[in-house]
Amino acid sequence: MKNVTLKQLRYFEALAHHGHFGRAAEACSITQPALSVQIKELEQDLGAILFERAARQVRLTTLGEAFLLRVQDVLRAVEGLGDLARASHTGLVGRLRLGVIPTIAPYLLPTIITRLSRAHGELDVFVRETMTPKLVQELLDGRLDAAIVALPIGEPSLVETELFSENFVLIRPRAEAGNPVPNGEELRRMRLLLLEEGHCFRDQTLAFCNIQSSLPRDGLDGSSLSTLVQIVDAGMGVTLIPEMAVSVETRAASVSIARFAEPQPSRRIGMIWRKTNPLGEQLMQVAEIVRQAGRQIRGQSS
Amino acid sequence: MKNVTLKQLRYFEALAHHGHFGRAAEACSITQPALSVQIKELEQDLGAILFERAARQVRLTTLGEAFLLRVQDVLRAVEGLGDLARASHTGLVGRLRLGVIPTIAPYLLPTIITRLSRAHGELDVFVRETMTPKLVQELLDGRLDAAIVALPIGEPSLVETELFSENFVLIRPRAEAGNPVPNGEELRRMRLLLLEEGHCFRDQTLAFCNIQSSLPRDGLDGSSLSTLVQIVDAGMGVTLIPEMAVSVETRAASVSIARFAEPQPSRRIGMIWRKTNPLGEQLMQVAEIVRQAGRQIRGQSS
DNA sequence: CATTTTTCATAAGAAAATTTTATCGCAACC
DNA sequence: GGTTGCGATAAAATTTTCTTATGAAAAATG
Repeated sequence: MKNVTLKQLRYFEALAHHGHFGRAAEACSITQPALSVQIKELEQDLGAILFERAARQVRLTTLGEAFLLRVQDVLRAVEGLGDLARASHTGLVGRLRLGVIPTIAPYLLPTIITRLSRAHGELDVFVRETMTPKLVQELLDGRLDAAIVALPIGEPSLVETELFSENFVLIRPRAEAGNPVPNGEELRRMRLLLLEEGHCFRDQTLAFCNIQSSLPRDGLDGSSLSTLVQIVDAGMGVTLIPEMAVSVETRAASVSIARFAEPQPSRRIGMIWRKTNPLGEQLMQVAEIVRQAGRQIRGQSS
Repeated sequence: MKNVTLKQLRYFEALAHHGHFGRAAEACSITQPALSVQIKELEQDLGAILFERAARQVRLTTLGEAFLLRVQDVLRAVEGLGDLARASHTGLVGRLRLGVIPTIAPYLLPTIITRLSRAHGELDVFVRETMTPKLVQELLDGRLDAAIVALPIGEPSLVETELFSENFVLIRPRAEAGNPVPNGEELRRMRLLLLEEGHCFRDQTLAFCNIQSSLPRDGLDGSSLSTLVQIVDAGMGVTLIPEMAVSVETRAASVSIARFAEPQPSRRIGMIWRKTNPLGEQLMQVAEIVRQAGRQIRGQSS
C-alpha cells in the first residue's frame, strides 16, 4: 500500500458515488480510460477488488463499501489540512511561546493575553518568565517563538523590534518625600536596593549610577520589584522601578514616587525572535498588539 | 489543497521526524533535492510555511506542528486501508447478505451462522428469508450477495453451486402409521396439505404427484411447514416435508414419519450468486461451510 | 582569517507516472 | 441481427517526479 495515491482515492470516491466510469471521470475532469486505469491500479495495489463490474452497472463490493467509509475519512482529513493552512493565513494559529523578563511580565502580561486572545482566539499563548540570557538561549534553541526583553540584545540571528521606552522612577520611604531628587551620582552614596544578579534591570540601574556591577555592594538584593518596594516601605533604603510597575507595586505601600530630572533613566523594551522564523510577519502582528498593550498601561498609570 | 500528495505528506513526516533534509531524504529512499522540491511544493500548495530553515537546523513552525499531528492521522488511516484489504485476502470481511428460502432457513440457519462466525469472526451476516423469485431479483439488483435455494434456477447471470440433496418424507397422523406408504399417484387422491402459492417446495411436491399447480385444490394451504405438521397432527390430512425439517417440526407433534419408496421425492439445494461478483472465491468458501452445516444436520436427524 | 565542510536550494536532463486519443469487445436493447 | 452504451486496453503525448550537478550561505576548522 506504498503506492496508493490521494488521486486514486478521490477517483475511487467519485466512482463509488456515480456508479459509472464515464460520469465519474467527467466529475473528476479526466477521461474514462484514465479513471479505469487508476481504479485498476488501486485494486492491484490493494490486492483486492473494490468494484463489481456488471453489464450496465458498477457496484461496490462488500470490501469496497468498507473502503469507502475509510476513504471518505481520509479525504476529509486531507481537506482539513487545507483548512488549517488557510486559517493560518488570516491570523495566528496554534501556539505562541512567548518569553518575558520578570521586570515586565507581571505588569504587561495580563493586558497582552487579554488582547491576544481577543484578536486571535485560536491562539494558545504559553508564557515563560525568566531573565534575558535564558530567554535568548531558549529562543535560539527553538523552545520559544519570541521574547519581550530590554533592547539591545545584539544577537545577530535575532530580529529586534522596539515596543516602547519606559522611564525609571525613584521609590523612597514616604518620610523622605520632600527631599530633593538625587541624580545618578548621588544615588551611589545612598542605600540603593537592587534586584539579584542576572536581572537586566539591575544592570540598567547600576549603569545609571555609573557603578561597575561587579563591585561588591552592601545592599540587600531583592528577588522582585515587589520585594524591593516592601523593603523601601520598611525604611531600609531606596530603589528604582520602571514606571510601568509603579501603579501595581506602590498600591499597597506607603512610599513616595519621584521622577528624575532629564535625562531620566530609562530603557527600551522590545520583542525579539529568530530571523529564520517564517512567521515573522505574524510575530510583527503580535508586537503591534504588545505595543498597544504598553500604551494602554502607561496611559493608566500617568 | 487539490494537489497535495500522499507522497508529500510522507516526506513531510520524515522531515519533521529527522529535522534534516539529507537524512529524511535517505529515509524516504530519494535524493535530497527531490525532498526539497516536494516540501516546497507542499508549502506552496498550502500557502504556508511548515518548516523553519535555520542554519544547521530544520524545525517545524507552529503551523507545522499542528500539521504533523493531522498528517500522521491521515497516513495512519491510509495504512489502515491496506490492512483492511489484506484482511480481506485471508478470509471474508465485512457483510454477507444471504438470502434463504423459508423451507430451508429455520433448519439450516442456526448452524450456518454458528459456523460462519466461527470461521470468519469479522463477518456480519445479514439474512433475508423469502421465496425464490424475490431472492433472485434481489440478487440481480445487488441487494443480496448470495442465496440458498432449490436448484436449478437457470438464470444465466448467476452461478449455481450444489450444496446437497434432501429427500421429502411423508407426515401422517399417528393413527395411519401402519398404512402402506403411498406413491405420488396415490397421494393425489389423499387430502394432501401444501404450502401457499409461491413456495418452491409446493411446486416440488406437486411435481412429485404429477399435479398441475394451477389446478384448483380443496386443501388448506399452510404458510409454513410447521403449520402443515400441526394440521396433520389434528388429523386433517397428510403432507410432505423435507427431511431436514423432520427433527424440528415433528418434535412436538404426534405424527408418523414415513419414507417413500425409491425413487424418493427430493430436491437439490444450492447456493447462487452473480457471475460478476468478484468475491466469487470467498462465496465458494461460504458454500463449503453451508455444505458442512448441511451434513451436520442430516447427520443428526438420521 | 581563510579554507573546508555542512546543508539546503536550484537547474537541467532523465525517468516514471499519468493522461488523452483511438480502438476493441461485450452485453443489452431495439 | 444491427446498433448502442460502457468499460478495458494500447499507443502516444504530456506532466510529474526524480537524479545528477552545481550554487550559495552559514558554520566549523586549522
